[in-house]
Amino acid sequence: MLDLKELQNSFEQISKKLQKKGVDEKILQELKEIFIALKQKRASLEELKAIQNQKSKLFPIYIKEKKDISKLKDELEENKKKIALIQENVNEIEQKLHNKALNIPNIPDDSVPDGVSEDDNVILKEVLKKPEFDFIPKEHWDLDINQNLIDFQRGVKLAKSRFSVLKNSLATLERALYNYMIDFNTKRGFSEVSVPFIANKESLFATGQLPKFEDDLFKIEDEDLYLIPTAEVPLTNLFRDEILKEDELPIKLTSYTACFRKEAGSAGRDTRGMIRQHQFGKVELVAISKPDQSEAVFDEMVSCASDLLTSLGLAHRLVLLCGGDLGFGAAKTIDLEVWLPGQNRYREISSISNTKDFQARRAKIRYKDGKKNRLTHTLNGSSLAVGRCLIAIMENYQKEDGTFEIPQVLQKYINGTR
RNA sequence: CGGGAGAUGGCAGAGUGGUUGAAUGCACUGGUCUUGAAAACCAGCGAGGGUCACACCUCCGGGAGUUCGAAUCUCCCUCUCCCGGCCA
Repeated sequence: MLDLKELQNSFEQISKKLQKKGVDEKILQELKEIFIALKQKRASLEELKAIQNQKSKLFPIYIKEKKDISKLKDELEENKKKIALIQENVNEIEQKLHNKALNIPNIPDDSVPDGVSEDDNVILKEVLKKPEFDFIPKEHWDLDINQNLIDFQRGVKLAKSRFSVLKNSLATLERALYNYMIDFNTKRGFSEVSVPFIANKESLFATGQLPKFEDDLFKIEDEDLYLIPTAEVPLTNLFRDEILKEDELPIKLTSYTACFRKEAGSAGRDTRGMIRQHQFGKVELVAISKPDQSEAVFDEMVSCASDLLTSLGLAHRLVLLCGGDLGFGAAKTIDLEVWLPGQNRYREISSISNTKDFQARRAKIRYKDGKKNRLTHTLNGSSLAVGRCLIAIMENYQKEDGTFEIPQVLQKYINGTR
């Protein structure tokens, strides 16, 4: 969430930065005015409350001294009514302000390039050479020659479209990837955690999926619970409402979870194959850091994910997202795009974001900085989306006969299968 | 899912209407003492808002209510623990 005090004090700068994300200045102006009005209203409310508190304390004294309390009582009853009236007004304004503020995206970092769409993103670096083929490489669904690896039909039968079933060696490979990735991350100092795949609404508010993106989530009927769209939600919320010790930061975590997304608004996109599913496995990285650490931790996370791809022998590139393509909660994001020879293009396989104090403010994640409690920074990034990684391996390691190899590093994870 | 008990500061644990944001113990931080450490002693030590700084306001699981005044009384909700049922 936006720091409203900051908005009041440095309106020009913040407003200018948020233009990058396409936020209308009028909304910010309104927000600022409501905030100032609220502060004034609150001040007068508190004054009346102070009177009420002070004079209430006179009762026991009056009674002891056998003085008449009826006049005092009348006075305070009157004052009480005034308080109730203003209180109601204050609550109303607070609610209004809060609702509006929750819908304002994070302020982009200064390093974020201007731009409105993914076409304006900046390619930072390409890693590894794209593989060359002396035949026309196929897309992943055409590589399942005997139909014994991916079962799309039965995935639909079990749930609905955009669900699939993995079988045989591909199922094994998926499991191998989870293990390999987590081991890889652990060696880089990320501690492994296993968390619920269901989260309550407080958690989803804290990381910013709610209230704005409810339509993208699978909600559990009659409960305030949702299937998680990413492990970022449970991992970050681990520390919600907590005050951490300075010397335990940065906290770096990795976890495998299934992720569930409605993909509302993606109708017609990637309908074929496993690129865009309602459920997919992902190994996630999350870090909680002090503000002055987050830049370095961010770089660490980017190299962790990139090195992981490199270790799998997958050509990829690092893309710095422009303001218009930046997610709601992110101050800065680097996407990793893997080369898919069958599609003949790069596709996003990982996305690493620094949300700075945006989530921390919503989630009240603080640390004790000497005497003061300060907000932490939070960062998240896919180590890799496992489903897309499977596709990448299939397509990049394919042979002319439609079979494909398994990267060296995964051999020991597949128990000699194949 | 049925029956019972409970929810107070980092933890433990007092407090049942009145100057209580909260005793006490532990933990923690600073100091004295010590060659150093421990012990002992002294001091500090919840959170959010507000202010240049004070003042002041809010918070004793969450919400609503009674009252001049609520951690304490009433109602609703949630969660935890124990007993039973069911079940990975």
